[in-house]
Amino acid sequence: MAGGSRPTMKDVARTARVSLKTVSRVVNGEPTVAPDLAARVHAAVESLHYRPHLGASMLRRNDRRTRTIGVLLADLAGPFSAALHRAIADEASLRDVQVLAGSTDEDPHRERELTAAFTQRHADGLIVAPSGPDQCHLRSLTDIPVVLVDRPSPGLPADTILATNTAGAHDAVRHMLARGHRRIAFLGDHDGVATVRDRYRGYLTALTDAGVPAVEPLGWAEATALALLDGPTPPTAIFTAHHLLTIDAVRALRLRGLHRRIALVGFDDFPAADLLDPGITVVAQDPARMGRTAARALLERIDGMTGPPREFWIPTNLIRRGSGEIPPPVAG
Amino acid sequence: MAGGSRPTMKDVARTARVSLKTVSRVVNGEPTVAPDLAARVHAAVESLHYRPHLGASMLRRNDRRTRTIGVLLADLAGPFSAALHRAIADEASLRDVQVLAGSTDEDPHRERELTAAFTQRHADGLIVAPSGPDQCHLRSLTDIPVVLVDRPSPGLPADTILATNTAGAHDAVRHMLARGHRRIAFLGDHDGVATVRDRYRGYLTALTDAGVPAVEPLGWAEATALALLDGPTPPTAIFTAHHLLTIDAVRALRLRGLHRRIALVGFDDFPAADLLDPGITVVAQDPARMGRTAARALLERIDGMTGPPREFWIPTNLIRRGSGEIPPPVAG
DNA sequence: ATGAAAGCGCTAACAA
DNA sequence: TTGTTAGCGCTTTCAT
Repeated sequence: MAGGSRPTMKDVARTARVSLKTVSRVVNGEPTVAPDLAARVHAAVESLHYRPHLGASMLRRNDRRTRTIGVLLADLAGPFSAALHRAIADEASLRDVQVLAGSTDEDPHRERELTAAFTQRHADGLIVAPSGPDQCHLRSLTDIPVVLVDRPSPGLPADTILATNTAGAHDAVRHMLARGHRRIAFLGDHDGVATVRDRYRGYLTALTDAGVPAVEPLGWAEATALALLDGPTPPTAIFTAHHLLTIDAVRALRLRGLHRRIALVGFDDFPAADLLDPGITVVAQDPARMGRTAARALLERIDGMTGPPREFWIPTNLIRRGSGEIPPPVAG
Repeated sequence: MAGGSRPTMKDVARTARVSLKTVSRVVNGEPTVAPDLAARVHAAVESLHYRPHLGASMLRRNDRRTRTIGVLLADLAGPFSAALHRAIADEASLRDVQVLAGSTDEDPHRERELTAAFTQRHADGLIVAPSGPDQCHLRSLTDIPVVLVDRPSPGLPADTILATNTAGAHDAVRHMLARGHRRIAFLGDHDGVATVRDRYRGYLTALTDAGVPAVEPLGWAEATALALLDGPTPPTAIFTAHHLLTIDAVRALRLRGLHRRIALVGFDDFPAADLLDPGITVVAQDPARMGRTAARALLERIDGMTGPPREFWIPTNLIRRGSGEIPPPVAG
């Protein structure tokens, strides 16, 4: 717990009886060092447990890299953000880049604070799932590249990694239309975040393409799902816009004993979705791939790649587990 | 994407027409600056978008703090590690400390690599869920404090945050004994990680206290749970040592149509455990509290607290949801 | 092939 | 109250 201060290159140089610069050369793998000197340096490094000081080195170095990036996600404890974060950290670590991460809780103020904290630590770049519509504080970050993930920020000229939200929702709804459903409800705040708006678009166009009317979309809570079921003309199928709503819908359906009667497809996979009875059919995203893609894009930009902002679309995948395959009641 | 280099204190000083040291004083909130000068400095800071360089400052400062800590967990994408990580990051962020994190995947070699990466970046301290029995590379870290979380590392003199694994398992088994069960199986590798061994201890002592024989403990896979159910004298109740095994057990019970006949209590809560039918009774840990405790302990040590290693025991909580309350078959 | 000197952005110690 | 100088650990540049 206590413990001495770390040895510096100077200490190594004294121990190895060479100049400080020679130690620097050896540590950085420059080839122009005589083998015997290099051996002495290595021995001194070992015996003193010397570790180079990345901060001091970056301060003087021409490229100015901390080999550290910042990641801002909605909730690091949630399954989606956690999978994203892990993939980013793994991909970065392969290139000896480490990750600072924080949860924004969809709070733009928190996003600013974390951006400032990471910037002060000279992160080489940022991966952000934007909260709210206004990312002007990111626009003022002109010295490091930013990559957006999960959500776009219109007007911000940054590489963006997105799931195919609209197409995924379209698939889900078409899946239920193909089973004969005509009263399909959308559960989600279609005025909210961009991802949900995109999913609502997919829902609407699927219905429009089939010439079927939309059931008036509804809000967030379990009570709302219940209200939907208890209404005058309940739907025969439900599409939920994200996994929390899916779970709410499952609860509501159970409560009314309708979980085997009304079809349900949810956006986002969630743990144990296959353990429920019936298994929950979902439009799964691929957060691991999104994270890898984001990390690669950012590292490319950090390495100096120029050119216009890129868009990476990560496909979603409809996983049939039972709940989405429930047919509508026979005509009546 | 492109973009100029960041302004330095020198630039601010020139713009505000004061000395560099005056800027330093204002930026660091030292009170001994005349209001008019301070105002000029603030204006210059704003107009240049100046942000202090924490790395350069730490290099010169006496306390030598990067206000950054490192966190090594098994799997940042898993629910337990993710909750732990989020709690640590939140607690640290309150004190303006940020978190570097990585997944070890239980691989001691990976643990070493990450330790080296964080050390080179001069993390002020480390929070580690140790992989494997040998943490000698942590012992050689004499210059920064280390806190262990989730798992102990005997012989390493570090603060340790642990769930009450033994007591929690004891509770779970006693819960089923009280319902009349006598053939209670333990599912888990009792030779494996320390946490599982502790849970096995709790299982055994609960049985011993009740004068009941243990069912021979079994290994990891779903196949094993099935083998248990298909054996000559299947148990009337199962205790699983962690959430992956719990899910395996649920699958196996479903497959044999026994999920309403055989009692099940699992260690670790997991998402949607309450949505299953029956709901799964679990011994829940409190990873958020473990994370907060770990962060606080580490920050105290970083702030210079001395004294012998501390142990923090975070209580577990038996959550009754149905599966654990299934009675044994009436005597026969 | 090796080393000496300067300086990255900042703060400590001291001076004015 | 303000400014000057030195130097944190390292890499650069330039000399040898």
